[in-house]
Amino acid sequence: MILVDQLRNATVAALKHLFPDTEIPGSLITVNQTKPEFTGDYTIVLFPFLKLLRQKPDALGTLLGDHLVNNSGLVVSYEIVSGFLNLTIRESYWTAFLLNHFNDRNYGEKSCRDERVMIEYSSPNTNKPLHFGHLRNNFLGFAMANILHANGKQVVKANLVNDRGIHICKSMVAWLHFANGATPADTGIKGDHLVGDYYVRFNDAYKTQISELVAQGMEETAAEREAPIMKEAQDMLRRWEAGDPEVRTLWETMNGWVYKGFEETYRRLGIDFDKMYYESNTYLLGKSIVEKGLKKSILFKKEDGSVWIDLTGDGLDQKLLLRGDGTSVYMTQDLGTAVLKYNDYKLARSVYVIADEQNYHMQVLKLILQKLGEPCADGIYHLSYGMVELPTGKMKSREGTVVDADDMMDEMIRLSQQQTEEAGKTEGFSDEELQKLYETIGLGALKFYLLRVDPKKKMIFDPKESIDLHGFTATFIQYAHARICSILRKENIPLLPGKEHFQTFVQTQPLAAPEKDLVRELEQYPQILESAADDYNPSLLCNYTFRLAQLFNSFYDQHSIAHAENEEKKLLRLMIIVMAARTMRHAMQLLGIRLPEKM
RNA sequence: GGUCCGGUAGCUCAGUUGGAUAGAGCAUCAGCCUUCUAAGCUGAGGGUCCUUGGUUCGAAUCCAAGCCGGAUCACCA
Repeated sequence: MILVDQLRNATVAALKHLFPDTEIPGSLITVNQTKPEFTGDYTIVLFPFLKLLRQKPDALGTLLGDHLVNNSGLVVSYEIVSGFLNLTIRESYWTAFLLNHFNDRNYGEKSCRDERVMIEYSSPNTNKPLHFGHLRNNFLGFAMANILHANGKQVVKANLVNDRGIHICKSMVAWLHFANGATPADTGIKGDHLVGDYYVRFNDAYKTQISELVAQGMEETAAEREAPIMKEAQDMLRRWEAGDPEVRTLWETMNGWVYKGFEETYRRLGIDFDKMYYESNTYLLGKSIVEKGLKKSILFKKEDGSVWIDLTGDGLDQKLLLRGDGTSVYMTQDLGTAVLKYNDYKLARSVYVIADEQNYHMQVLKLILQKLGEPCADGIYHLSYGMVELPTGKMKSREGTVVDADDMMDEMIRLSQQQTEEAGKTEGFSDEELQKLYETIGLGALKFYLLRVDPKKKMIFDPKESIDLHGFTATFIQYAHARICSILRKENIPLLPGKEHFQTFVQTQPLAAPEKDLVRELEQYPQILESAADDYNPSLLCNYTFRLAQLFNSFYDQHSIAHAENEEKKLLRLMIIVMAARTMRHAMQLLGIRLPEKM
C-alpha cells in the first residue's frame, strides 16, 4: 500500500480512537503532498472535521499529530499551519522503500488476471493508408491495452477491419479505369498508398463528371446521383455482395496489397493485435438479434417493413435497425459484432477506441443492447478521443489534405537525426546503432506528443511546426534515462542491478531535499498506474514520467552521484537513480516508447 | 433546436473525491559547461481560471443561467 493510503488509514484509526463517539466518514480525509514552501511531506486538511468534532484547528491538529507520531510508525514530526496538519515522514520509511522494492521490477503492477477485457482499436478502412489522426487511435489503444494488463486484466487486443463497402469499391473502380494494371510490386509504391491514390483518383473523376453534368444543365444533386463512375461503384458493391468471382478476386488482391502495407506500418509503430475481425465477415450479423428484439416487442416495425427502436424515453431519437428491404445498417452489424466478441471471449469489459464524433452512436449501441438484455451490454465502454485536426480544419482523405502516418514517421526520424548531428552526439555509435537511435527518438517523440494530452480533448497539429524534441517530450525523458545509464556504466553497475550491488547500504541516513523529492515521487507510482487504467488516460503516465525526469535532472545538477560525500551517500543515490530509471522504463514501455541507454 | 464535450499565461497543456500565494513546456529575457551527457539546470516577466449569480470556513473544481467553440441528432460507415 502506498504511503498516502497508509496515512489515510492511520488518520481514520486515530480519529476513531480520539473521538470514539463521532463517526467520521473516510471520504472527508484528504491527504495532499505538502507544498514546497512548508516543511513536511504530506498534509492532512483539518477543516472538514472541525465542526463535526467541535474542535479548533490547533487543538485538533495537536491531538491528531501527537497520535500519529506515537502510533502510526510513519510520522516523525508535524507542524500545524492555519488548519493544515503538515506531517514529516520518518527517514527510514524512504530508505526502507528503496530496499523493499529494489528487486521488484514490476512495482505498481497487479497480477490478479481476474477479468478479461477486449480493447478494439485502429480499425482502419482498406481504401487508404493510415493518417496522423489514426496514429492517436493506435497509440491510445496500444497504450491502454498495456496499462490494463499492468493493472491485472487479461487483455485481448482486437482490430476490426473495415474491408468492404462503397468506399472500397471506389478505389477498385478507379484502379480498373486508371491504373493500367499497376501493382505495388512493379511501381514500388507501398500497397496501402497505391490503393489510397486510386481512392483520391476516384473522387477527382467523380467531381469532374458532376461538373460536366451540371454544365449540361443537370441539377447538382441529380448529377451526384447520376455520375457514371459512382453508378459503377454502386454496381460493383452489388456484385461484391452477390459474390461475383471477378469482383471478389480484385477485392482480395487489392485488400492484400493494403494489408501488406498496414503490416509494415504497424510494425514500425510497434503495435500489434491478438485478434482480427473483418467486416466482410461480420456485416451480416445482428439480424437475428433484431428478430429477437421484435419478438420481445422491444423493437417495432414500420409500414414499409423497416425496424426501429424508440429511444425517446431516454432523451434520444428513434433509431433505424433494419432497412425496409431487410438489409442491415451500421448499427445492425455493430450489435452483432458486440455479441460476437462477447461470445468469443466471455468479456467482462469491451473497450472501443473510437473518435468522439461517434459518441452518439456508441451511446445508442450500448443502450440498445441493454434494452435487449444482452449480457455484453454493460461491459461496453467507449474510449472516446478528440480528433486530430489541422489548422485549416479536419483532415479529409478524399481531398488529399491528410498528414500521412508513414510520412510522419519518416519526418520524425529525419528530425531526430538532424538534431542529434547538430548536437554532435553521434560519436561512439555504429551506423546501425545510430539508425536505431533516430528511430527511438523520433517515434518516441511522436508517440509522446499524441499521448501526453487528455484523450478526450481534440488537438490541432500544424505540419509546418515540427514536433519539438525539448521540454515536455519523450526526448527529455530519454535523455534523463541515458544520463542515468551513463553513470551506471561508469560505476560498472548493470542497468537493472539487484540488491546485492548495494550491500553496504546504510538505512539510517537522512535524505537531502532533492533526493527525497525523487523518492517520494517514485513511491507514488502504483497510484498513477491505477489511475491511468481507471480513467482510461495514458497521459497521466506522460505527466508523471516527465515529473520524474525533471526531478532527476534537478537532482543531478545539484549533487554529484559518483563523487558523493561518502560511500553510503553514493550507494543511496545510486539506488535512487536506478529506481528512477526503472520506473521511467516501466511507464514508457507501457506507452510503447523505448528509452535508449546512450544518446 | 435537443444531447454531449471543451473554454486556465502570447501558444500547447497540467491542475487527483472542493484546500495553503493557480502550475509545467514552448516562446521572450538574464545567468550556468576544466567536475557523473548543457537534448540539461537556475532565475525573471507573463493570469478577470469565458461571464454573472449561488452553495461554504474555503471554488479553476460543485450548482444555475448565459456567452463562445466543436461533435452529433442519415434507410452513410
